[in-house]
Amino acid sequence: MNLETIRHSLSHVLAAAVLEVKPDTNLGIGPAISTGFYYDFKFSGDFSETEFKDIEKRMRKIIQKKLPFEHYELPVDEAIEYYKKLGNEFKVELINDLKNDGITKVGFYKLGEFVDLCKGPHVNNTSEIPTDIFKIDKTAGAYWRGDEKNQMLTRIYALAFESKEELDKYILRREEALKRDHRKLGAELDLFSTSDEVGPGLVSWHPKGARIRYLIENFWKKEHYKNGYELVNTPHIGRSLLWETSGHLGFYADNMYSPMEIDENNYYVKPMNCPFHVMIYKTSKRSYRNLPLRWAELGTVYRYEKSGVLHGLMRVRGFTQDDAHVICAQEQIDDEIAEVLRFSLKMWKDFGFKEIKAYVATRPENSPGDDAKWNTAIEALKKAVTKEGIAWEMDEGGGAFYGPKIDLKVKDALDREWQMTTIQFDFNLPERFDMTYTDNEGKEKRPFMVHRALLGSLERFFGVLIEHYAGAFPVWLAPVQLRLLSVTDRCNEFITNLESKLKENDIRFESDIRNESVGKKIREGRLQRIPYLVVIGDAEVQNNTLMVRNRDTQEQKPISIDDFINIVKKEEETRSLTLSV
RNA sequence: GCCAACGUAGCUCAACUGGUAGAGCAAUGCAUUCGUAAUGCAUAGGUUAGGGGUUCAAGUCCCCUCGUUGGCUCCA
Repeated sequence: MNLETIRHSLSHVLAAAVLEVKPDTNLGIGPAISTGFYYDFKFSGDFSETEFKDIEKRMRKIIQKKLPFEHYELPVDEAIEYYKKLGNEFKVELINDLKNDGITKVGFYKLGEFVDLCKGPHVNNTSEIPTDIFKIDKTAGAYWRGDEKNQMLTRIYALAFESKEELDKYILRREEALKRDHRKLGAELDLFSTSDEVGPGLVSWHPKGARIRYLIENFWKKEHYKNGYELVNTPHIGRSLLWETSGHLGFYADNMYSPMEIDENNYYVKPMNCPFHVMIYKTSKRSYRNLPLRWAELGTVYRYEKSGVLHGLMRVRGFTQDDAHVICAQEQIDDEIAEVLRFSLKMWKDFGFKEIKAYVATRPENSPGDDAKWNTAIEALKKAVTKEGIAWEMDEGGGAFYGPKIDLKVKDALDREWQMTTIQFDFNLPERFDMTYTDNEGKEKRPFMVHRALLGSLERFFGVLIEHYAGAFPVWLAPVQLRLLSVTDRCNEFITNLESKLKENDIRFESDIRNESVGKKIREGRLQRIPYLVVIGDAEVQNNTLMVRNRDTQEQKPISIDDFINIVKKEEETRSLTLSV
């Protein structure tokens, strides 16, 4: 039996069970989803999750009655009358929409006493549904028809899979994923924090987190210089004039922090870096000989995000974009887009990510600009994803009003997809700021501008990175590459000497010479996911060797100091993911 | 922003239907000098997120605010 059909049928069973308990509930819709199904309800009173057990029990009883799903049709007007009598405005609205589309008859399914508007399909009989493959999961508020102007219904989510084993497996996997949640690991590994006092969505990077960020930024900067970019730096605030010209005060004001008044001028904290880069462009008269220009900046921006959307490091109010703008002539856009995409994918690979999906977003409705420009740009984007041969799909109408884009998305530990890289054309700013260059015939032309954030933001990237590695960072990114563990005080002098040698070699280490057992030191070193734990006791001092324990293989073996340093250096250079000791 | 749940020591959690907050880990001190996931003893740590209310009495009940979480909407 088709799983989606079972899930959808279960949503009817859920609704039937809910109506048993709360007969004056109005029904919204109840589709199957990738992990089960949900149903939206408009309760007349309160609904509490403590009722889950009772409802689940009733669902099983309904299934055990071996009821058939009986299908029948009604003319639309009769159907509307039926729901008007029931006082269900939602179904009336749905049927009215169908009517307006020219549909004359609508389908119903009857399950025992329970009747629901539905096009199906369903199982023939509830006896086809095992009673142990589903579990009511959680409630959530959901706007009717997904529109925040509409009223909010109560959505009941449930899990449902082919078998009980599959269900249990999913629940287990979700619990496991929670263990590598970046918020949990961020606290355990002392990487970052937020606090009430500082404010929601504002992240403080602790020494170990900041060390990783430093490593990321250094790598990022070097790679940018290597790949034809120049780095720029711009201020955190700008006068209102800038944001009026850019248009942000018109179409983005809701997302900007309130201005501060300085010398009778309003200054805004920047929500984007673009206008500043444009201003740099405009400091000179530009020629086609200068193009393309590729300017990158780790630019910290602040955006007022709605309180309900904040989420760990993934969605914050202050963040650093790894931003860049490519300004080029039309004949250069194919090459430039292809190159930006290639560079992006290379960087993701360098950081150890393989599963990345691209979405090519095209022109939304009511966007200004001429068709030819849009189409040229969209073609360039499509060519680029095809050339790189990565998984991608179209996101029709999903572009910004000012230009089409490619987004690259990566999944987190809980299978949620996060938009990271964005490569977008901007037809708006070049117009607004009247950006020009002189072509080879001496004519003034408008350049193309491509905005690109490669990792997205350092905060979100860090969140995904933590979950990707479950906190066990590869040697080149580990804030602490090795920890020296003493067995007795007699080894302290040896350790002090060793420390100088490690320092000389720029190796990131810590020493644990506390008066604690070796077992305890190992335990703590493991919990901190340090790649190498180096135990030093009398034997090591005597032989002038190290006993090195590998985090990933959990093996340990003796090795000379110089050999070990060389291995760490090599792993760092090659950014290798498997430790070679 | 909306719907819902939650907020007790740095962390993880306890405190029966209202009766004056307790444990483990962490921290600090002392003893111990130890070989691969927790050595022992002791000390300190809290205006129970903040504010207001009900009550003889509030961590517990009610209201407001703040924050967190799960969703919804949004996310150039």
